[in-house]
Amino acid sequence: MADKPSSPHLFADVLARVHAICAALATEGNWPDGVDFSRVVVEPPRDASHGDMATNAAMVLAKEAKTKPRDLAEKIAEGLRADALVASVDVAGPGFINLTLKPKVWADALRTVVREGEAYGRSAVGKAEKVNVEYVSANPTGPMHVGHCRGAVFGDALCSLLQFAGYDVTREYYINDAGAQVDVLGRSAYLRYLEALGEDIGAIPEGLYPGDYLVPVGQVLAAEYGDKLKAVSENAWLPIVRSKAISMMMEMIKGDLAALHIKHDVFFSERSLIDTGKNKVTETIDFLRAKGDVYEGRLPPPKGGPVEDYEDREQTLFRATNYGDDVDRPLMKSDGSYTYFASDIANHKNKFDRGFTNLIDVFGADHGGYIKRMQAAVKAVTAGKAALDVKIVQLVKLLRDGEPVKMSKRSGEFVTLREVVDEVGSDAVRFMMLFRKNDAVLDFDLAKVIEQSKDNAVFYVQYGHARGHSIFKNAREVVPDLPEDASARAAYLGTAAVERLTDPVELSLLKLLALYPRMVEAAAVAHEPHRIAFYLYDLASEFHALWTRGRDLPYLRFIINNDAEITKARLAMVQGVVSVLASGLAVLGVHAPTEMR
RNA sequence: GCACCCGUAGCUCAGCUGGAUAGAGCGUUGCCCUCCGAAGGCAAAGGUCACACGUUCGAAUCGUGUCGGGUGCGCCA
Repeated sequence: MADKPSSPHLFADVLARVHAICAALATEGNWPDGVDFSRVVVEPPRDASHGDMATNAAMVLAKEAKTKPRDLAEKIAEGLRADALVASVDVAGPGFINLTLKPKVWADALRTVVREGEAYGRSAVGKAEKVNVEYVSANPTGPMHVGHCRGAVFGDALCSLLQFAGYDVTREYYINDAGAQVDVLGRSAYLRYLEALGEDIGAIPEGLYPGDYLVPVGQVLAAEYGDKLKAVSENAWLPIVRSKAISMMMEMIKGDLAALHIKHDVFFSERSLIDTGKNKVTETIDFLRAKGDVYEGRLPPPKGGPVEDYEDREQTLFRATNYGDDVDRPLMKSDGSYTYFASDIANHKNKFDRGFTNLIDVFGADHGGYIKRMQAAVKAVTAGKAALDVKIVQLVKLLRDGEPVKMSKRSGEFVTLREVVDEVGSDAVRFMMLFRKNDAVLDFDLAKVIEQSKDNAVFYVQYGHARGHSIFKNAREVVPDLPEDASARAAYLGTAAVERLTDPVELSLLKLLALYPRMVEAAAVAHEPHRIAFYLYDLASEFHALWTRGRDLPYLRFIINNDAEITKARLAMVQGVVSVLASGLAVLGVHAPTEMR
């Protein structure tokens, strides 16, 4: 067996070694064919006193090997003892195999981090598979407000995470530019057009959008068309005004997103499904009808409270119940136009037709009831060949010093995304949105997120990165030829005598660095970018702790005046921390500052 | 009424797809800054993982049921 890790991903490497030993035992012991190794894991033990890594291999495989877990564990342990990376092995509890690795493993792991730099942690689990992530998809009827921003940040970070894990990712925005709401937008903009022509429009009527952001739309229309739109009927002006309003709203939304450094690859128009050439929605419904998944029928009245103007009528329904949904879902409105659901099916079919078999939608919490029907539709429309994962982002409670920030949508005084970003910055917004599981509600305190203290996770992690750079700066007194340039510095530190890092606190930091690639893979596979945020917080925390130890224990300081060798070794460790922090922050889309003053 | 999400320390939340004695921050309590690395540090207390069964070597994690909170429930998007 090789004595150098075959993979920069230490946990994956050890897992492969465990697999190899088990495979050999399988042959030797005549295990049944096709034994499933997928449940075998190698993970850090909860309690560090158990060693560096633990595997459940014996417990998981014992049944198929027709052996007692402890006996099998002993056999596997025997194989592992011969491994060049392993210092000692013991079998514990019901059949855990605990591994303690040789110190040089951690030194090698650090060298790997330093050598690979920003590429460290990059994974190939994605196998370059195409993934389509649809997120934001806010209606183009006004500026984005805070409610949108969690989904936007989540979707964007998820995309970066998937890319980092080796997927071929497309970031997609589905523009809802075909429904009744954009007609309302058009009428609202028309009033502003009249206003721009000098008419007194008075108060904006109930039911139209009152926001000032439509004033420029009116002005542009007035400049382009003069009073030509005044004389014609609504049928004539609406498409013109609506289309101008939508495109200007989309520009505004793109600007809002840019403030959070979010950029989509594809803006897909709902209207384009209906307008251009063959109607894709009709096509999709025909496709489903041919399969027997569409029929004319009646639905029972909805249960949750009375629905006004309910009328029992026959309608065109998608047989969603065939695919796991609770009821069949309507595809046509009573006025003969398609429901939102109908065009969204066409939207998803279109993604499949473009070659995507991994689909992810990011929705707000109020769309939870939509998941089953969309998954049913995807199943039907792709013959089960595509998987749709729907991620729900929960509400954000906006606070200031613990007090709720009042929002009144009615008066048009809702808090915009732009206001929040302007106040606390994109980094704080992004990190805090990701420092919570997506399906848990989130308190976002405008005052706390800009505090410079340990209570503030954003600051704490960024400060870790800055502190690393400040160490480099101070280190030049002992190591004068330490390069400024990041890659030159990494190359320089790549030769450091990192075996000299033997203190338990230092080793635990190295172990945390070795964990990063495993973190990335797990987070990517689970579609959970928040894990990266929590990992970074842990890493920064360990790093700060080590720094603080140097106060009481001077021999643990990073910079040792009369010992350039240990200083270099510790700088290599700092380099590893800085590099992983930068890498993780990049995945989250958060800036990694080299100084904070 | 039905479906989905949530329920973990006083508070806010993690818990790495089933692993060993359940963790962190805040708050509380105690100790520590004349100076050398305090935009703090060390330590302690704090838990029936909502509850009850079940699945198995092993459950906060999976299943069923109950309780509590949130969201949604033709022709809005």
